[in-house]
Amino acid sequence: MKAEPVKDEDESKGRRLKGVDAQKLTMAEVAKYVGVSAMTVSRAFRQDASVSEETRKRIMEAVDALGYVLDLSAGSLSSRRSGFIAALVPSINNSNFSDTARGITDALENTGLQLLLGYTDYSAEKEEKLIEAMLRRRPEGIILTGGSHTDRARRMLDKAGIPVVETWEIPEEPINHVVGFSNSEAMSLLVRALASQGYRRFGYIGGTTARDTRGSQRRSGFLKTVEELGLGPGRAISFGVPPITMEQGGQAVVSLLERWPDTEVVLCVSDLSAFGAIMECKRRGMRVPEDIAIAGFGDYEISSICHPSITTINVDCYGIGRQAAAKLLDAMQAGGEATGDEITLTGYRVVLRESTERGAR
Amino acid sequence: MKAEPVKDEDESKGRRLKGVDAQKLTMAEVAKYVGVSAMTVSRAFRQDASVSEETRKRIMEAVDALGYVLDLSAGSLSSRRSGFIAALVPSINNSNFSDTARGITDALENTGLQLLLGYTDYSAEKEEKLIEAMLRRRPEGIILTGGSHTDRARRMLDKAGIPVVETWEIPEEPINHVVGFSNSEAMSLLVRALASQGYRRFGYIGGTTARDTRGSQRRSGFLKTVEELGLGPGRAISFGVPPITMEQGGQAVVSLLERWPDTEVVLCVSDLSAFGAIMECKRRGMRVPEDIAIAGFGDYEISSICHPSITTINVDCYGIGRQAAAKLLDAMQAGGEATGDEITLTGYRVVLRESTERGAR
DNA sequence: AGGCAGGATGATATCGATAACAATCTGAAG
DNA sequence: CTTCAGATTGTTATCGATATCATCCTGCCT
Repeated sequence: MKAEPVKDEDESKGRRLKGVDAQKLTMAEVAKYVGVSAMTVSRAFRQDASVSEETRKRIMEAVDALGYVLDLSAGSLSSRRSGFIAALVPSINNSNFSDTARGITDALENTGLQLLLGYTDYSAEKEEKLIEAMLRRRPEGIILTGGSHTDRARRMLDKAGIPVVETWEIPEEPINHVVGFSNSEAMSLLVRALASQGYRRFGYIGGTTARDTRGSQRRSGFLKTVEELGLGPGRAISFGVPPITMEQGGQAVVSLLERWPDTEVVLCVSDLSAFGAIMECKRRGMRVPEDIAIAGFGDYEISSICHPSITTINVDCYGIGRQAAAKLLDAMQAGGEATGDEITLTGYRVVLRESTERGAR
Repeated sequence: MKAEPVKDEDESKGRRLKGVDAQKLTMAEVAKYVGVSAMTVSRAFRQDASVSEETRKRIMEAVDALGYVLDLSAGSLSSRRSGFIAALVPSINNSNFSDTARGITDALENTGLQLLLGYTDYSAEKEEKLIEAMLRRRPEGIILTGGSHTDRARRMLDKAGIPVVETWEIPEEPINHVVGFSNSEAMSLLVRALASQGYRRFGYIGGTTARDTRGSQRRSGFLKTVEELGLGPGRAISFGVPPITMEQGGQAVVSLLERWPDTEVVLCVSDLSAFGAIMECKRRGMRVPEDIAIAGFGDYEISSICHPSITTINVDCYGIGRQAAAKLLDAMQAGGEATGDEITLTGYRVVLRESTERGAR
């Protein structure tokens, strides 16, 4: 019986304990310390609840003194609100998507909601697994990238009964809400802008696999528009597995120019591959845009800084995140009522820069 | 009274319900459906537990048929294991840190652990808030970037009784475990490498505020080494608030060259600012490295692709994440016992590239 | 003086899983 | 035939907070 205090003293002098005696603190103990009930402590942690200012102050002092930290997992069980939002992006290493993630996080600030972030690596199977993993935490809403999901994923989402926001494109069969834009039309706009500058022989770099649906849409937008403008069949080549890296962009432009040496302008599935293509051209002594014009997609930071600066489509990545989160919050508040599944179109615009300047020719 | 069933029917034909009747499914109901106890269902979800293969199969079929999804928040309450790992990085838009985040995520795969990711925006105050928010979810371990934390943050971490891993630098007073390297020595190595190539007049771009401690350490490593080599006082300038962007890198190099026109080589706090500096120089008609040599830090993808390719320090960002997570897992398994607070040094190396080539001069 | 609204606080049941222990069953050993 | 180890399954209490309803008190109105 007397062993315990001795042990305590002993350990307190050494390394801090781990899970031995630390963090055992519960709300009830704080309550006892203050001389109120646990319920009152619970109320003190929320701003809306009715606790006298004086009591709240005493409680918070005790919380501070004892070092108590609220346990949300216990709370969410009884309140039936997990306080989680899930979001899945293809990759967090792609700054377009990390901008979106940041938009989501920022929109969630001060809502008390915690973001559960996952990355699918552009795979629908991985997405399915992640969706299940996320749903096990009972998120109150979920944000996805793109509109292609496995059947099981769709079923799980349906059954979960929480609002879903799909982003970054316009799915053919939206699950619920959508915040995005037509990648096909955006690419089309870029083709037309360059055609109106006098470009005629268009090349394209970017895959077509089901993995990157946005990439495929951009590609088909390119092909369709080149056709519509009567500029012959577009010269499109794929290279590697999406997402295409900078390096692959460089390799791809070489292949493309070998095959169609008279190509005037090359559009790329993203700024990253465009950057790689430009750098490779320069390395080989070609001038951009004098010898070959190159454009990207996404308006990454790199594109405005690069020399030559890169013509691209600016997408409001951050805004997509913010709006998706805002929409989710709306839907969550509305509960099951109304809030029809709307499609929010986000803007995009052509940004003409040095890499496709026509004058220099 | 009769309005309700009508409404129900009505809704079931339209949009799916949200939280009305969905997701009410509990383990007990699955159990009843199969004809076993809830405990058996619970066991069936874990591989180790003893459930006959036949029963498990029947249960899993029922789970599938009913669309049941495990509720981990309930489980973690009774098992006292949240299944969470928390990680805080300065920014997720910086590919160095997102690489680390990916390393952590990958290391966590198949452990059943879920990553809670937060970004501090290089602010210790924001970090403190995030730590509290994370601790409310009772993570089983936490990974931090850097070693400067507020007092309250340190106290909370201490009290939490969970393993902590600090990364990306070597703190003076480590909390617990460390996975990182000396930013000062790494920068020093780069200075010496360039000095041995014959460079004498060194410039530096990068801030010194407490916000970015790694940046400050690199700067002081630079200044110290230049001094040690007898190469006069280093020409260091700050620019903007860390983290320095590509654009600021460009502005900074202009200021630096205005002030010290005969500078031979400019070292930058990161590849991003180095890239901005190089592009700005080229835009102004300067040749890199012939007129001015420039080096970065971090070996971002951009640096090997860029023309000229950028001399830098390669850091194993991904490995830092993996190792930090591995260390955390070790410490978690060990519980409170042993597992001294070790420091794991991660490697770095100078990568000489075109941007500091000497021959061309 | 009585009554009552409304603020502050407390008591108790509960959220949905799991820990811990009990019970049952099977087959093999004695 | 009995016994017992080991495999399988069930029962009950519990994790730590919150929903809900009950209680108490104060002050104001009639």
